[in-house]
Amino acid sequence: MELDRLDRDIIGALVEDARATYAEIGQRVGLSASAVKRRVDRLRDRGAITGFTARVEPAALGWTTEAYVELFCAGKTSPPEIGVAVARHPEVVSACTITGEADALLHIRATDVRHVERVIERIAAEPFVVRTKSSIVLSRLIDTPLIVTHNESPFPP
Amino acid sequence: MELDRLDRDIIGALVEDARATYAEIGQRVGLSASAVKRRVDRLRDRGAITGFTARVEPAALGWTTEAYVELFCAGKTSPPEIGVAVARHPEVVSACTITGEADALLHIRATDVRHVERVIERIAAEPFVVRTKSSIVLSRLIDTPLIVTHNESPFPP
DNA sequence: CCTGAAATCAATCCATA
DNA sequence: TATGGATTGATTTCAGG
Repeated sequence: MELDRLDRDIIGALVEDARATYAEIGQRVGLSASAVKRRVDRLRDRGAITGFTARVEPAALGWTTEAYVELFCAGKTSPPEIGVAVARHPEVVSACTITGEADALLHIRATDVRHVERVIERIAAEPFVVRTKSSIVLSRLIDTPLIVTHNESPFPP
Repeated sequence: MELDRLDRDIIGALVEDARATYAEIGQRVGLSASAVKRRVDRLRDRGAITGFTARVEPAALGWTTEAYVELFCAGKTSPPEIGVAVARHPEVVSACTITGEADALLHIRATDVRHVERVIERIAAEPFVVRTKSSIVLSRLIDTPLIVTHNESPFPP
């Protein structure tokens, strides 16, 4: 997948404001509106852009508490097995397998600490889970969606 | 901040597709386009919706490697101090202070494992950092932006 | 909250480099 | 292969009820 400078600029504009008009984006990157639309369509077809979403303040929806949970799993539990299991818990907003002692790291959002506790209990009850180690988030310092361009990027400006 | 059922349905529609037209959203939630726009404007004014962004495949931009880094800090390091320090490293896409042994948990995105190593070295060189403990992500299982409504939500359907 | 009208935008086609 | 401009239908935006 090859993205040139214009593609990355367009992505940057859409990351900042996904509801910007094609004309606005075009003015910013130096392209006509139709050329921008063509490139956006192509970026979606190629999977570079997977969709457009609203950035929501979780607290506004009642999700005031978040936690990270390390999962220690039984002998040979496969990543997909962990994935399908944790996906059944809607409070799990992010999950991945990792190197180190733990097998997986989950990020969960809940309404309060009691809710966090219930979610951890439910997850710990999964047959392949040996034990869990949780950390509740005290304060969020940074929450950036993604860096599109910067100095160490593989596609420098 | 009070959000009624309509507000939450509108947010849900925008989280799924931030470029949906007001008419489409209105058809889905049972409102006219202009009524939807008025509510969206109000949701933005009140800070429930903080913006609209493109969902981007990090690998398409060259960010093929991610890692979680636990930070163990010196005696009385304040959360803001950690925040401003890690914010200087653009590879840190998320950071928070947490309960448990570690003081903070960072999520970093990098171009490759070598790049991860350099970032960790830079962060470990921050004066207040005593030691770090890193886990490289092997495979991502789940990456949901946020759950808008579900059974355990504080605003049940 | 809805309707309706004017301004703006999206989507497409075609000519061009 | 990619762009810019023009056209048409849809959408946004704001007035008034």
